[in-house]
Amino acid sequence: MRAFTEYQTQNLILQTMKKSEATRLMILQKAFELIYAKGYQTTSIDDIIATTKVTKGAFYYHFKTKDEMGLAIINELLKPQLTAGFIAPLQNNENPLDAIYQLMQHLLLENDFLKVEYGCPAANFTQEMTPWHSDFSLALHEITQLWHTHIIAAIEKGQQNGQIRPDVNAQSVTIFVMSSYWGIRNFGKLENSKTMYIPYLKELKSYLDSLR
Amino acid sequence: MRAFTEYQTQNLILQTMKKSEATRLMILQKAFELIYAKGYQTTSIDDIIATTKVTKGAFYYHFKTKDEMGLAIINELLKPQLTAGFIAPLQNNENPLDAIYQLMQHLLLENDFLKVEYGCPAANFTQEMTPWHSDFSLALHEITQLWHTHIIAAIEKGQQNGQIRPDVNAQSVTIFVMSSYWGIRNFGKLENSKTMYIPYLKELKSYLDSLR
DNA sequence: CAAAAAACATACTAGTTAGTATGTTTTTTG
DNA sequence: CAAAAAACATACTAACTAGTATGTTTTTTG
Repeated sequence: MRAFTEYQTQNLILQTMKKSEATRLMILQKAFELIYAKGYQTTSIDDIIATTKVTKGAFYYHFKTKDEMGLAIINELLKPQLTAGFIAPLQNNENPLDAIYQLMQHLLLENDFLKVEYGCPAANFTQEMTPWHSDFSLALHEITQLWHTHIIAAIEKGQQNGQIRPDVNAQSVTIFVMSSYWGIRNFGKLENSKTMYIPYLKELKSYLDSLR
Repeated sequence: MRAFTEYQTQNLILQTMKKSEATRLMILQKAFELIYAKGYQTTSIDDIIATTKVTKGAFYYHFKTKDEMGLAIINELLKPQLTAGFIAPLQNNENPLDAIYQLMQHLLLENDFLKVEYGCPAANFTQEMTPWHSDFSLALHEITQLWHTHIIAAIEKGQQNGQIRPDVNAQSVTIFVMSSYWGIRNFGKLENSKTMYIPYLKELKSYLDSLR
């Protein structure tokens, strides 16, 4: 009987935590969608509570300020997405150059977390927040570094395996590749079309082949 | 006597037009600096009239709305800057690949219209405005196209001169180069440092050399 | 099951925003 | 030089903003 009560209590805590956590996560996800689509400044708390259908009290119970929510989006949504969608694919492939190309192709043409018309979430945040909010800079810098580190590692591994020329500078290549990715997403956003992605990928392939 | 009066009158008109035009231009320039530094949304009309020291009445005499001013910044400031700083340098150089490299180097390291911590003005506008303002998209698309067209032309000319391999796809290269430029500016903005520009330029050079 | 804490709900506020109404001054014109 | 138009100035407003004060309901705990 006592064991049952304990179990029951535990269960209740779990369920409660789950429900509260679920609300929090739901707010983060819907808020992200709004911000990804419209921008951070132009997405108001009222917008968020309208689409999430939580009240202002509930929102401010979960997040002290709007910026705290913004940071939570970066740390709790974008970071995991980066790990799963941008880094993991680099690891299980024989040839890092192929892996990089396939990753880019997937990110640009197939990934349905990312929308062409909205650009790159991290780049959007960078553009909008960096000038006046150092906490955001820091968080964004962190996830950027993370990607950076893993691309470099992949290239260096390729050099050790003799798949990439030894005179290639892994860091330069990484920065060049990352830049081109950010840029093409900006392009896609401006044109609101994936048209540019095709020639971009074509040239990326040529470039990567030149490193073999 | 009559001739003198006519001259005097003409002169007054000229001076007046000049003064009015000067005010308008001054507003545009100061507003651009603010927006370039802080973003469009976070720059209020009150900010602008405070730094320009024109009154609200004067501001709204020159611009019907804030967005009209934003478009004027793109069309009357960014567009000429693009022509002078991004396109003209491509034309007076023997080798287009050298011209492209030198242009990028100049834009990233020497141009003092552009600041590393603020990124690329056109990219900033694109990120912030494109989702919800088609007039801005159009204006930005126009200046992007302009740069695009001239880079392609330079590369094709290089191919005719035998300076660039004939199997190179001029459009793909252009998109790749433009993307990398936008991306590296985003990088610089995030890191608030030109550090990344050096390896970027190094790799850009390698890449461009591979097209010879 | 009572007390307490967690989770949510409602009504408000103080500040900011773009834009306007209504002036005055300066310049132009016949 | 008088009338009119251009250029600027001041005071306001209505809508929106993030955030708060003060609840109520739901859940947890001893």
